[in-house]
Amino acid sequence: MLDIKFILENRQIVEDTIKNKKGEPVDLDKLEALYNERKKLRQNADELNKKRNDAALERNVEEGKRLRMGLQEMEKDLEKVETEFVRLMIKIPNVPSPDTPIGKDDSENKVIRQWGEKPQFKFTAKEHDELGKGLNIIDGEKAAEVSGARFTYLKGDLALLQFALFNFVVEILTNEDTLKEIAEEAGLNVNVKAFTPIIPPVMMKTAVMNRMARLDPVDERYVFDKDDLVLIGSAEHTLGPLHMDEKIDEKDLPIRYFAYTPAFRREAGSYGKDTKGIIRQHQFDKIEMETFVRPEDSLSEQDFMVGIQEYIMRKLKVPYQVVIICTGDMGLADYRQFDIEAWMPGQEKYRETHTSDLMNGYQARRLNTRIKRADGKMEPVHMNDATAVAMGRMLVSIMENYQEEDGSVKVPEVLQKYLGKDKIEKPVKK
RNA sequence: GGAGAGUUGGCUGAGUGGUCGAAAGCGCACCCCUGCUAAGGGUGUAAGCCUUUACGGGCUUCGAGGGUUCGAAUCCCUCACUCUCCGCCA
Repeated sequence: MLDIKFILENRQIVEDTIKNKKGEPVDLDKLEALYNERKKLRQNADELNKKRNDAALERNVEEGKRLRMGLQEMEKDLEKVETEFVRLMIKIPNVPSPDTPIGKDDSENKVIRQWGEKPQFKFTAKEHDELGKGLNIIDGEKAAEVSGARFTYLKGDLALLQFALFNFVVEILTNEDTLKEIAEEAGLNVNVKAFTPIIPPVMMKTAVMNRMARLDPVDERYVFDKDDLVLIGSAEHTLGPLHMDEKIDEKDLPIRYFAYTPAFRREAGSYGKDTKGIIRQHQFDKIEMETFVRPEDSLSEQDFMVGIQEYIMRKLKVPYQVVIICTGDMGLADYRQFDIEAWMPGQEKYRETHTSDLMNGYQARRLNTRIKRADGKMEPVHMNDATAVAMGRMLVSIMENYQEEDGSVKVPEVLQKYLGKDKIEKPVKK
């Protein structure tokens, strides 16, 4: 949610934002009218309350009785106006950063840099699902019988490869020397405080998901009506509210977390898209970063997180490109969004493996997570969230880039020590 | 799932119908005293909204919501959460 005062003072910017982000139209005149009406009703209610309090002090029974009736009416009106006001407020998207390209959909995202050499194979590169089937490390058929479409069993060495990725990434995020190296490489002068590892809940109250501005579209979420709970689509969803209704001392920032959880996605509306293998699953594991920073640090914080993502890709030697997401393709809550897309030789395409969302104070305003400045002033904290490693897609990119002609897959050098081998091969039958 | 006890300011914790946004202590801030340190004394110290150039004033908030009452932290109802014991369980 934006600040109402900002909205009223910057109506053109807000109108443009709604249009550019393809948001649902919001009648700003109506919003302003509701805001003023709410203010007026509150003032009237305050006055009545004052009179009632006086009457109570004087033990004026008759007067008090009369005033109570009037107040009840007024509070009903106030609630109606308040509800409608908030309903409109939460529809208004975050204003994008000046460097965000204006565009209608993902075709207008802009590649800002590329890294790595695409591997040249002397054979036709296979897609990961074919490699996985051949090596008997991905089983989608049994998973379909047990759980349905878009579920898989990852088996044997592929499961080990995931554990290796986990260890590799955790070591980066918890090591300040590595983080310092990353900041320096990216030319950033940021505090390199390490990330705190978290294992968060994967179910949460729908109301809190709503405060995170992540409930909609609700069709994308798995909802448990009986318990009023929803499954997270990302660890961000329960990391973000970790400080809701709190005041954070300025000197405690930045606060950096990462969490390892499954992410649950219904993939409503994506029928027929990426049906092969593990590119688009109802459930996949992910290490997610979430940070809380001062407003003046939030842009460089996002650059830092992208720097971490790129460092991971470079260490894994997977060719990638960094893309800045245009207005029409970015999230409602985003101020600025970058994706990292890995080169997938089997598909001959770059595919998204990482994303990085800078929300500024948009989420914090509804979560009521504030910074207490040294001078006592309060303001919403700025929040950044970014993928450290999305296991499924990272496994795909490794399999496709490291494949051999015989269908085996080499293990990236940095992961070999965790896996205890340098190649994933089909077991030889004895 | 059963039985019971709780939820009050940054923290601990008192408060069972009015004079309570709330004692006391801790913490924090400023001042005084002390050569430094330690100890001591004084003053101040919740948030949100509205109003005011400012000083100030008003309203709301004692887990959340509803109710009783002229008046609710205090009484009643519903819900959430925490703790203890029992049961079950990884």
